[in-house]
Amino acid sequence: MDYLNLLNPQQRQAVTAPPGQTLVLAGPGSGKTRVLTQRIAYLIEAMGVRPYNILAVTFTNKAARAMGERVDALLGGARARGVWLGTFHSICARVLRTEANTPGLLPFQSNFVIFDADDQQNLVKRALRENNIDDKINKPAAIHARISEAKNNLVAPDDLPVRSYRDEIVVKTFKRYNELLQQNNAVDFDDLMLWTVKLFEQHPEVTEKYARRFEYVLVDEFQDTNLVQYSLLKLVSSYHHNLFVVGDEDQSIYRWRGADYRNVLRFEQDYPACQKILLEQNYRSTQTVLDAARSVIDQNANRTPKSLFTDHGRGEKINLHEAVDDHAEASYVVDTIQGQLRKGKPGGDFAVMYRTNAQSRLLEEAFLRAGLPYRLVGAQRFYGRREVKDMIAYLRLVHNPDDELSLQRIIAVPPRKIGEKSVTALQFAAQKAGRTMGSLLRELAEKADESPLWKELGHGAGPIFDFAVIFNGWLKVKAELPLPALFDKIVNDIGYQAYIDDNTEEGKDRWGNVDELRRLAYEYQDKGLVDFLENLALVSDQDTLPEQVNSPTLLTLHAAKGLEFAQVFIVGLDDGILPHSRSRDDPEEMAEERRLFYVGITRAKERLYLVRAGQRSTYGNPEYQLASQFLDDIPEDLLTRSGGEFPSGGPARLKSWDDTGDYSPAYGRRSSSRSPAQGNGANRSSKSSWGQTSYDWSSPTPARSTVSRSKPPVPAPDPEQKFRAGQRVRHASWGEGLVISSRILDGEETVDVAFESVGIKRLIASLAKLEVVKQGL
DNA sequence: GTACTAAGGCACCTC
DNA sequence: GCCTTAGTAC
Ligand SMILES: Nc1ncnc2c1ncn2[C@@H]1O[C@H](COP(=O)(O)OP(=O)(O)OP(=O)(O)O)[C@@H](O)[C@H]1O
Repeated sequence: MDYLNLLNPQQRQAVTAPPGQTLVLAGPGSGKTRVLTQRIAYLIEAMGVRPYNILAVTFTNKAARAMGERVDALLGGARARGVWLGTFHSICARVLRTEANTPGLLPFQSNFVIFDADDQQNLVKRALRENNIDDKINKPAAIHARISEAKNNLVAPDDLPVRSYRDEIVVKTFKRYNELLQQNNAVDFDDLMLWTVKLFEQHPEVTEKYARRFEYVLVDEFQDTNLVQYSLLKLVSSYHHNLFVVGDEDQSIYRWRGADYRNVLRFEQDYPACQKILLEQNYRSTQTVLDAARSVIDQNANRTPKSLFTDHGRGEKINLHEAVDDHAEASYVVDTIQGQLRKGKPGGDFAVMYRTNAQSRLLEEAFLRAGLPYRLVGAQRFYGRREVKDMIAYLRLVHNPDDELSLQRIIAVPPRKIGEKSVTALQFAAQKAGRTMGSLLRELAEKADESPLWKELGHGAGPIFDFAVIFNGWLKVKAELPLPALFDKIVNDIGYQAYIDDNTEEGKDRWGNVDELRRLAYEYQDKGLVDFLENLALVSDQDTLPEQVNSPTLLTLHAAKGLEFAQVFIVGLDDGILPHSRSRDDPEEMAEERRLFYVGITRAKERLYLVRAGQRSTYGNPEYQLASQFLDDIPEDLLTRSGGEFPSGGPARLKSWDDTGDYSPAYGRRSSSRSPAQGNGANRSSKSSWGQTSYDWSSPTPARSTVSRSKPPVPAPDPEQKFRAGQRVRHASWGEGLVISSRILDGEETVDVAFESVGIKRLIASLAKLEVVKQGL
């Protein structure tokens, strides 16, 4: 149990806590995630718990993967296999897939699809239109938010309070929306958890099956769980009652989607016997960063004050830079990073964080102009592309022919002489028959003009029949064909390449994206279509962050949760951006804005740069900006100021920028808005799993694209690493072996070695006592 | 039925 | 400055 030596006494107490309920409450960088990981290792090794009996919930799929690898590394070997490890969504999807096989338990079949955000919105729109409600006045997004909120709080449509006409609309739409989901054999994100909870509540025997199995349940980022998730945890631990949760109320940043940090209080109330453990040493940041963080968060009321110390020393002061406008802000960031790179800092050290995605544009442009590679967190970049969504719709339709939304999306793509009229006719026929369009198409394909549908469709019958035949063909082969082959068959049958690749730059990009999706499908050929589609639906932005790219990272503050970087820039520290203008009137939301800032600050290990702009353009016209009020809370002695001119001695609050009236931007506004690198996902990016778009350009020249895609950038060796691929090493008990790879995982060098005696093992360098025998290549 | 263009709406964070 | 939608010409 050497690995326990990697912990401080408080952490060790948590890791080795006796069965029962444990609540680890601690500030950022105190090793909560590390504790959770080691707890799993400890349970397996010291307590003899079978991996099969452990359930661990993480915030992202990526975190789950990392945790599994890490446990393997701690224990040496694939020992974590069998642990149920995943996000709430993926765990629930798995439960539902299994249980939907038992007839009568759930209102959908086991091959249900998960509707993504777009689909959900579409469905709301449809529900609105069916009820003759104007979707211009009643925004689908707003209605959907209400529906989602209700689902996250276990509130059924009929239990919603109806105080206004608008409430009535919500209830009506809510009901229809649910019906539509059912008709499509689909669920939305919230349903995954909601149906699991309902299933458990209504069928104690099912609950018992899982609750008996999960002897130990562990949860990371507990402060951002919502009510449904909390209920789920209680249910799933209702047999053994061993619940281990870690979190930090001050880092709760998802209130707006139902998360409730008061679950921490609830936990203490529901389990009065729980052991509460506080971790106080921060291993991430300098004292200066911690002091700034603390001065910001201390302004929030109703929180448990947590002390946090570090032995990293004071470190550098925080740079507070005031740029003249948003362009200058971006250049400041890029210039500063370039300066640090010249000093030999690796690109991967840097992160630039912002409140809203829209802020990334100018930053990207600045990086491109400087010829600096960067990686951008955001799945939309790839999965949101039309050609990718189209292909996914095809796959989804083949998987679940009742998925009407997907059918509608692709029935006329590429154009096949099926127009609006024909689609309406088909839809009408389906409605009349009480069946889905998909099932009608299958019948049409079999019976051709003998099907009653043929006549009903009139002129449109021919083209629809042609499509039905192709479609039916896929359904017939989908069981035998491996996923990539199915993918290719669809692409060929519909002539997709000819449709999207018109030999222009954009066309090639589009085709590149399809190709990329195909590559992902290839990775899933063993697991199959179901798993593939499920993962497509549940990939989070953070999951798309490629690990092996040594470039600065651009990401939202939300996406930064749980991560850490040596040097962090937080841009847009202006009033109305952070805190966001929409939070201004609500104290709870303002408190969350503050937490968001706090999360951002505490991602920094060594240096922190806070940046704002005196003027920025929202959409076209520039506006003067006031400094964020949060800046006022950081003591002056922690700061080094640069840039803008401040009223003498005063805090960073500028009333106006009258001296900048004649400012002319150094770069000028470019006439063509579309930089060559924008709007093309695959082409000049290197990707690995899950459309990890890295945008790792060494130059903005499009010609380099293909090169960089086929050859992922080689990670620069980290100075801390002792081992390199190719070295021969000796282990005390396993003898000699060859280093396959080495990387830093959770702050520890983790080495994969192929031993002659025992095969490939993953080891932690500081524990394994490896000796280098020969330097190798 | 399709393909192109203009205009208006719109940007907070996300599974 | 980007995307969706409506309108129009072929
Ligand atoms: N006992 C320890 N010794 C050395 N390093 C540690 C120790 N515990 C944690 N660390 C390191 O500190 C950093 C933060 O750890 P971790 O991510 O687990 O913290 P956390 O509490 O989950 O942070 P956050 O709440 O900000 O997400 C990591 O780099 C981790 O490797």
